[in-house]
Amino acid sequence: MNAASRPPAADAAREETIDLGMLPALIGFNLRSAQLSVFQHFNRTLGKSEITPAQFGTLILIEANQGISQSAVAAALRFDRSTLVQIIDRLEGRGLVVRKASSRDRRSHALQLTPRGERLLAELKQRVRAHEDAIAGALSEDERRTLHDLLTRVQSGSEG
Amino acid sequence: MNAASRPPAADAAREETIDLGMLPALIGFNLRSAQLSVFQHFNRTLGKSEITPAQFGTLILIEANQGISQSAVAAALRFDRSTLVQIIDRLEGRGLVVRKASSRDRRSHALQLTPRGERLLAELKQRVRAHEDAIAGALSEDERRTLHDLLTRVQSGSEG
DNA sequence: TATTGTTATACTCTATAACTATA
DNA sequence: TATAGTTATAGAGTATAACAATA
Repeated sequence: MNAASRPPAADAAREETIDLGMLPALIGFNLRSAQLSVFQHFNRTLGKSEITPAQFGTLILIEANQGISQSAVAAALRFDRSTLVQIIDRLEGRGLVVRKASSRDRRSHALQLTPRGERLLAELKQRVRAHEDAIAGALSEDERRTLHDLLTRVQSGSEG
Repeated sequence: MNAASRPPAADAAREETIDLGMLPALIGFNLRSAQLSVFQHFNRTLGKSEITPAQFGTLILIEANQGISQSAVAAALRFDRSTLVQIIDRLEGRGLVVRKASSRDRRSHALQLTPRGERLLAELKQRVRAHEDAIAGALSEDERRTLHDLLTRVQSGSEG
């Protein structure tokens, strides 16, 4: 027996090929892997704009629902209300969003984009589309729909 | 015009139906939603065992690769080495894992499950399978494979 | 009584940088 | 010089609990 056919290692400290066991079969593991990759790509693509996915989602919701309340954004994005306070604090601090008085409920704030927020969001949407095309570039339109459908159904299964 | 056909609200503070804009079309958004649901379901199913997904993955890797090093686990799960230190600290503190001396590299630790760790992992695997069946229950075998394939390809697209 | 936004606080997850002991 | 593990530390993200104002 020569060096090229040495016996299995006594331990796996130097193994190049690691056995992942049941992990690759788990949806949770694959979701985490994919999300990690996608999130990192998002940061590479939009990092210069100093925007996080949560902030981007918030801007999108405010644009599509002028005067929406913080609680409504929180519910839609599945954040706690207290988390939204901080997200809005940052966006308002950067002059992208304003808290206006609500016309019908004096407890709540009506959120609006500033002109600057609108301009930035227009740019961000383009970059996000480029990011999206990059990560889904290898998928056909049909496959994208399938992925969307399967993810939605996994979600339903997690709630029931 | 009666109350049932009132005009659009001046702001969206009370709208029940929120417009999510481009978000539902984004893979990143759907990944985050699905992962959030799946992670919460994991916690409901395995919370009693006081185990996190990261800890579970670590146990699986140690079982499948006796004597694996911390760096190898970190690389496989895409954690920093310093993060693995803390994960192993907790698992060792609970008597589930031991750091043994490596037989061939005195810098590294050969990780092993304790008998107690092996017993717990056997239970955990069953609970994780139940969790997996619950969240993927609505998916056929074919669809599970498709989801796995699509997530893998999204990942590839995020790296290139 | 319930809800909106807020504050204070804390916990988890994760990484960076610098260190040590080995290689 | 480079790598394995460790430590100290810090940042991001998130939640819980309690509060004032308002519904």
